[in-house]
Amino acid sequence: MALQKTTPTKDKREAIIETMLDLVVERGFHDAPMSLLAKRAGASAGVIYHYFASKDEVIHAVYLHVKSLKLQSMLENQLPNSSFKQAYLQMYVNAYNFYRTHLRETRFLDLYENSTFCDANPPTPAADLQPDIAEFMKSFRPKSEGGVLKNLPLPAIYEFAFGTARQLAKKDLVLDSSELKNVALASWAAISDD
Amino acid sequence: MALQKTTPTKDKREAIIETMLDLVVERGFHDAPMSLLAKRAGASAGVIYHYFASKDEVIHAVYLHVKSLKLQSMLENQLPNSSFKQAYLQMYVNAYNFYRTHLRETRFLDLYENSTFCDANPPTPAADLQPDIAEFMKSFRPKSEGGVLKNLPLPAIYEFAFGTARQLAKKDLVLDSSELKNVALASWAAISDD
Amino acid sequence: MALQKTTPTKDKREAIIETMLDLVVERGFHDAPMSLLAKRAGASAGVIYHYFASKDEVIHAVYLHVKSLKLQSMLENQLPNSSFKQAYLQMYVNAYNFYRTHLRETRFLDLYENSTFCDANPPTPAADLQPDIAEFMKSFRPKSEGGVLKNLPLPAIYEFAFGTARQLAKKDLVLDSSELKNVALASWAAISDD
Amino acid sequence: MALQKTTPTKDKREAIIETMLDLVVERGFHDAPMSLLAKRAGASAGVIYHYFASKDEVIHAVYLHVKSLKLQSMLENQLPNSSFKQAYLQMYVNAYNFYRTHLRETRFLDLYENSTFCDANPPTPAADLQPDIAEFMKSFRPKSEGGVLKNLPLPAIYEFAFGTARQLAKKDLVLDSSELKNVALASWAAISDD
DNA sequence: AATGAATGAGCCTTCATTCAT
DNA sequence: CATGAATGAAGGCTCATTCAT
Repeated sequence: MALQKTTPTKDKREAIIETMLDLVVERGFHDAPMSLLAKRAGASAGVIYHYFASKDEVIHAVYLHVKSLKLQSMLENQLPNSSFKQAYLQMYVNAYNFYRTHLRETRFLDLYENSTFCDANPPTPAADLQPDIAEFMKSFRPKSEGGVLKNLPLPAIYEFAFGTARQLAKKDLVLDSSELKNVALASWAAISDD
Repeated sequence: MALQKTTPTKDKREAIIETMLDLVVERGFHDAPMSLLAKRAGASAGVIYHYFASKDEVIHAVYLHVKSLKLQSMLENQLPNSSFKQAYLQMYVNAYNFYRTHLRETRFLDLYENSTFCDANPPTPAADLQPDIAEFMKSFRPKSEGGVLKNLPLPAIYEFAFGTARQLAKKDLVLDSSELKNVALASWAAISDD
Repeated sequence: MALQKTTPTKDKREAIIETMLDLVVERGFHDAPMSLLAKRAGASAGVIYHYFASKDEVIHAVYLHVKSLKLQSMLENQLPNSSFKQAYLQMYVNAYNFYRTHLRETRFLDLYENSTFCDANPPTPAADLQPDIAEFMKSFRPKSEGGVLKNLPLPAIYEFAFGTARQLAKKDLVLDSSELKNVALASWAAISDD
Repeated sequence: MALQKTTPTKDKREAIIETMLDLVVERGFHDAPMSLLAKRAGASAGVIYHYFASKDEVIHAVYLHVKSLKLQSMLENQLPNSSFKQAYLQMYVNAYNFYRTHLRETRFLDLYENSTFCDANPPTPAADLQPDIAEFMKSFRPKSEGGVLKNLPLPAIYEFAFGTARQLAKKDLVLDSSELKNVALASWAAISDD
């Protein structure tokens, strides 16, 4: 009996986050009223403020939730002894697939990062990363900084890499795995001499 | 006499557009009230509705204005008999420079394109372009479609091309012309086999 | 025609102030909702914010209004060449009468001065006074400070003087002019040796 | 055993009362939410309603608490065979000292008595007093009513007496014992011919 | 007794838009 | 063309109170 309930409190908190995600994606931040959030999440207008201090906090919580989901996806399917290039290509594919299969979340990220919400806390790329890929990140730099990539500014490298994966995933077309592999290789061609 | 006429009316219309651009960039769409727009544009709340049917229309007009500015910039400094690669690299540089020197406008584009405003009229790449570069565009395609580029999906090509120019221009770092050239070449490496 | 209208705008502003005075006195600051203020003042909820920045500002305006009324009353019926004592007694009577006939305003003052509203701007007695009575005020001090009154702390003098007039005016009983004169004399006995 | 019992329950009740006193003084009646009261009193939002029927009841209880404290103070330091004047002056000093050393409580009284809370039950002066001073009160009246004081309306007498003590105690200045004695004498001059 | 999540009415304020002048 | 007072629906948020546990 006791087992069955995953903490009713956590459930409500998550329902609110999940509902806000939907709402924001469907209608934008400013057309996502707390009243509607409440109704759709099956809560009263008041309780939300039991879990979150303000609308902004709810939105921030959605962001944290999405970011964590994303990070998790990025690290999937890595073979233990793969080369750096292999690891990179796999990660590119992961990124694309995550964005592709989480259009709601991706759309939210776009909205959030283009809003005035996160002007204070810019998502440091490094902060996004877990120890697991610390080693990967060491190589993921221009040669001039001890990495293995072309001597391009780091932001440029990021852009040719995961930036393009994200932009592409949002397009209407769906890449099959062969096309995706080509795109990943094109991205590799942009950032690496090998 | 007739010449002189254009001014007062056009000026006010333009003042409104320009002011809305500022406002939106500074504060976001939903913190850009018509009342403030009026005050800053030196107009009354009422007159704005003589020039535009609604707030949305003002914003749409800003978008058109910015898009036209951008297109103009893209075509600069093209030498008459340059190779396709040369033309491409120049255009990449143009794009970067436009975004770089029009951060306000670029920010507006980001906001606009990420808003629920233009969900109906997605900016078709082709629609952006003027006859001048019709010929350029013929080559700017995968070989499989009669162009000269890698066999990648067109949106992917766009993304590796101008998409990256735009993303990079928004970063804090400013590329000097040598770095920029390298980046343009990296982009070329992504999309072309040559 | 034009003569008849005392500026419709001023009228509405004043209607709002007057209505807020009523409301606050009847129900207290926190049971005087803007919605009710609007309804009773014959305005929409929105316009009030055309005239005042916030509820607090409305209340502040009421205070200024009341303070000005009060000052005016204090200076009435002063004979040109009366002695200081005569002037004082008249002023005491004026104060009593003002408070007595402006119970609404007096009640408002009590509420306002006991609220957290004016914690910042404590009504300096001196600031309340106009040049007219500058000379009177010179004498209205303890001898030790160049005045003609007992050597009591100034606030004590104020309290025995106008403080008591105000407190008394709020009581249920109404003093007739002979009783009032006695009270004024009692107050004089408290502050003066003559 | 029975003795020990009083503690836990009474303590919580008192903690609530004491905390509400603080809260109201710090923030006013309407910025003293039950939720905050609960937190600061170390109770849950719910239990408060086991001890009090409503927020208003809590506030009423605070008032009763403060009034009882005050009465106790008023009667201190009375010498057995002192004259009426001596007794009066001592009481004046007591009053001043109570208010002076209980600014929190005094502030609460001001707020309470100026609120819409107690419009029904105005604190009858007589009701404030205990048998101990019944005799004192017999003399504390105008001659015309069998007392020993000036023929002034009773409320006027009260006002010149303890009213001024209270007002003065709230001022920033602190009277030393000699100044305080002078003030008490000034008050005596206002109400007595002797 | 005690907890604290839940309710929901109501508050202050904003703002796109209209319209008499 | 221009003004700016006026509207009124909505929005975010608070808080006294209740009630299942």
